[in-house]
Amino acid sequence: MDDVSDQYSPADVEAAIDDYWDDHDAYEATKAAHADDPTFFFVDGPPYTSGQMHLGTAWNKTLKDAVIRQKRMTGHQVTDRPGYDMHGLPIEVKVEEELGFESKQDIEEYGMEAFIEECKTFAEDNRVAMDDDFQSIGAWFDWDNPYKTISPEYMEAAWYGFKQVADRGLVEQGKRSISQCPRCETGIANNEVEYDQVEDPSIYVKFPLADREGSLVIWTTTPWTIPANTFVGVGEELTYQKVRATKGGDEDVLYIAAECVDDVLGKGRYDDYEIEAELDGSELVGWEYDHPLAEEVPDYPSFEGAGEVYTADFVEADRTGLVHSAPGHGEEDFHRGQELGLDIFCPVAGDGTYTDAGGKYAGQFVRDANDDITADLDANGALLAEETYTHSYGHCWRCDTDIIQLATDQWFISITDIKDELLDNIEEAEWHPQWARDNRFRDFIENAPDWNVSRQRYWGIPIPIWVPEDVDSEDDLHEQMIVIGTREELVERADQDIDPDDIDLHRPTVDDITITEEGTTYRRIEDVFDVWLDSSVATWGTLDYPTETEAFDELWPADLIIEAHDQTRGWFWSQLGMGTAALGESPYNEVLMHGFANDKHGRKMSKSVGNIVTPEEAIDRAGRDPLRAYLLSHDQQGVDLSFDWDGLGSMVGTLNICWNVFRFPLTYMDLDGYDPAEPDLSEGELTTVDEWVLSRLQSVIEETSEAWADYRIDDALNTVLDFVTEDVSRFYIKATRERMWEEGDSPTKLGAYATLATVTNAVIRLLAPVTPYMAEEMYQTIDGSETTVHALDWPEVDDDLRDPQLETDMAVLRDVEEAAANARQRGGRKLRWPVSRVVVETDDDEVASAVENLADLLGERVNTRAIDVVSEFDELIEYADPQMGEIGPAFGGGAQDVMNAVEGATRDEVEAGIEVNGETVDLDDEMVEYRKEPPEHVTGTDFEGGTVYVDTTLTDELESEGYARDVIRRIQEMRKELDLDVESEISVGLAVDDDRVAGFVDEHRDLISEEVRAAELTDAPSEDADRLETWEIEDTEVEIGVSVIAEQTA
RNA sequence: GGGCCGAUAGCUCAGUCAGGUUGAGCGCUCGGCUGAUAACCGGGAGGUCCGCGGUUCAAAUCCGUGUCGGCCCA
Repeated sequence: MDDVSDQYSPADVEAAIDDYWDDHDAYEATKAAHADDPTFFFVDGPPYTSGQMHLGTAWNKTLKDAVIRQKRMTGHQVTDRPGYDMHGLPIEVKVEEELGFESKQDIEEYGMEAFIEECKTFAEDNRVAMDDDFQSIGAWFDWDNPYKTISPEYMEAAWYGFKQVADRGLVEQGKRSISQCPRCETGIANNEVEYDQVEDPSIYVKFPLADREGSLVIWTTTPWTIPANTFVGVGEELTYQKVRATKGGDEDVLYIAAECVDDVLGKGRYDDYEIEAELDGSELVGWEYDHPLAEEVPDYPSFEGAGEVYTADFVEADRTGLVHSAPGHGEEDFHRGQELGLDIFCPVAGDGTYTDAGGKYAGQFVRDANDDITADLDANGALLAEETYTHSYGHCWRCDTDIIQLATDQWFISITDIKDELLDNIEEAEWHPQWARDNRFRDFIENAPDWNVSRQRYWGIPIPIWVPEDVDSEDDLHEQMIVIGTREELVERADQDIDPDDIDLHRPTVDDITITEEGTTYRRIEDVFDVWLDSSVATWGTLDYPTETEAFDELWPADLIIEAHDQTRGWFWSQLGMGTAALGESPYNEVLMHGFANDKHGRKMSKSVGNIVTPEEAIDRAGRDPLRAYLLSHDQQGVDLSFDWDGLGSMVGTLNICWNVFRFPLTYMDLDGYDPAEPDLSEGELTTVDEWVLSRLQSVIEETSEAWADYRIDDALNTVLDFVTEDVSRFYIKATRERMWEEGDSPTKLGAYATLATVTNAVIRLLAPVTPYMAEEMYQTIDGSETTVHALDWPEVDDDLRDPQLETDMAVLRDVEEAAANARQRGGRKLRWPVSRVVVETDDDEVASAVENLADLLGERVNTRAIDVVSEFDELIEYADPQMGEIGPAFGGGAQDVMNAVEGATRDEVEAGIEVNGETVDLDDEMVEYRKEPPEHVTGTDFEGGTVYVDTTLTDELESEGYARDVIRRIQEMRKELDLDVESEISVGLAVDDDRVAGFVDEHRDLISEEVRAAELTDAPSEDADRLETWEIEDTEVEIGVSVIAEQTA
């Protein structure tokens, strides 16, 4: 047996086990051990390779790792290929920063191919670093073979999926209003937009009516969108007022929502006004107005239907109650414009500058044009008021540039066409927690817009769409397109000679490939996929499908995915969308959604607040197993974690108890040559506590297994930890330790060995998924017949060992014991001193029989000579409590004296007649109430089933043993200070500074000598003793000298 | 602005689904044990169950509303 460290040192255990795992290929051995088990297809959500592991990703990978380990132990062959998400704008932006680029122009000049190579290097370098990070927390995945979204097989998986979507007619091209980053010059997804408070202009503008007097008043924070104004929206249900307002000598007729009139006129500094008419919103519909920048922007929307009032359901009685609408920009405006059949006018290019259609403003950056436009509106007499407004406004998640809304040509997956199918498919997957699916996820899907999958960028999977070189119409490209699904198909249809095994599907290689069919030459569109599309195909990308088909046919769809709640709108969604659109099914059957790691106050960790805790620091300060156990001991289902150093420290303490429980019996077993690997419970004699702890173990195995099956991992872990600390350490070992040092082949010792070994073997397995290092160290120490603890089977409940009645009885015993300890403490009698009796008063038969069944054990534990169980403790004394409400009126001026006489008297005394000032007074029953108290030297404490009374009355015999035990304890302490071996003999000199106490001690000379292994015990401590100390025992000074006779007798 | 989640002891969290005397660990404090010993164990103090309103014989729990924190969306 290896030496076992006295002290649980996570760092040492983990370093040793890391080496052990390496040297013995433990990971491979684990997989081999479960190679023939039923499959379990887990899919790793790929982290993005732009940074390092943080506490949240550490939690995520730890949770996945624990689930995988546990699944394996319950007999599954688990797919554990880790993934990395390696394309996309974030990496492009970081590389641009490194290279000092400011725009797409710089990339083009640098060369697309070289730029993409830089992106690839960046992603790959980060991936390698993240590999190390994840392995540092003990995550066992197939690190030699991760799936990377930039590999040809994976990119093909995306093409394949997209092709299925296209075949179902769900790929469309068209103008949509999207969020555009003018610096990156690409559309970005809504979830790539971050919001922040910014100060923008806030202007009120008068749109002069064409066929009647007055103006419509609108409000906007984006003056730059006014050139594209196409219509004005009003609320159908709102009421509008025509007001004639005066300012100085001027007069304006304005149309404003009734609720807004005062406010708007205040902003415009009008002196006075009159309401001339009141109209419903619907009455304004069809009114025409003149574009306020008609001169500056000659190409302004003047087509059929433009420049009119329409109803729009997004209009509220806010600001003016009339909304300036530009379908070429805003998303709501765009949708309403489509409904109304209006043309889309957008005079802004992808880089945020006005095109020629912008007239006077052509070439100017839109946000820079705000001032000019406001000034021109003013000059045109259209500006009613101007101020600023601070509100949340979106900016690019990567480069922080303020986004702009533009209607541009994009490619879409028409999610809205398959909404019903999506909603049905939600039901196919079971979620933990379920509310996340039925509330959050369902809400999101019900509102999901079409998925814009095109990005006008470089580092991504090129969209496999080829369109005719000379297209006639931009509008129906999706009807003329060719979509390529595999490399093989590309080779077959391409005009060029391509080696399918060799081709890099990235830009710019694929850009040069053309397809000519039926006389038409097709060229690839230049866009790449939104990076969310990459990970959306992970369930088959993990399996290298369609390059390889066998694994897909056997495994798909995924049995389980595990991510944090931000992925509801991310990966949980993108996969369902893609799976449904491409293959008609949910690509996963079960979802475990965990939370975020916040700081101890529940606030998000951030650099600027300075509250970031790194996994490295946590591992440094506590250890990997403690960190893992800490993270997994909290709710894993949808709830955030408030990381707290003290909590992590407590976990170290708890694991230390596990360590001590494990190591405690090993010394004795070793001395006796007992092999804890194969405990045989029939070999020795089992006592009640053995049977009890074995029964408890079965309950714990059952509860833990059920919790794992529900992914209530915190419950599973805490059940085991509670069992070890409360049942095994606190109770079982305390009750059993003496049996450890019985001599020879004592049957009860063997029974204790077998019991502890059985418990330990099971607990090691139950802890292995969460604290793999510690569990491995324990397993290799006591057994080691398998290469790794993870090759073992998960423990199963042994019904023969269950005894529910005993578990119930023992629970009662523990309550009674606790109450007795409390009574002892209050009675001032420490446990080392025996008491004469303990009385348990209860009217509950269950409690009475439990105490009677376990009386011997209880007697030992509370150190009493006797235990009585009674339904009523008849020694209680009733003390009088005078009721002044009755006594006062009856005795008047003498009441005070009566009270003093009655107070504290016993019932017997009161009933015998109380004397006050020499006279016996008559007391009615109502004048005195009684409270029951135990007699002197007896202390009672309530517990759930009754009351426990401890009689601390001393007798010479009890006192004698008490002193003897105290002396033994002091000598043992001195042995420890001398660092003596258990076997070493000593000589003891003992001088007690009190004759009575000396007599007590003397009565137990034999006991003392035996307990402390003293060869001789004299009354005179020698000045030459190896250790000489004076102790105070219950106010008596005792001088003790200890000398070593022989270091070792053996 | 909207959806979802959370708020319980100084701290971290159970308990909320299914209403019935709020619990644990840590910390604090007092103590015990002593062949697990730089280990282990017990007692005590400590609560506006986030605020307000409602339903009910009874609300931490159900309903409404507000505040704060988190995620997502606009």
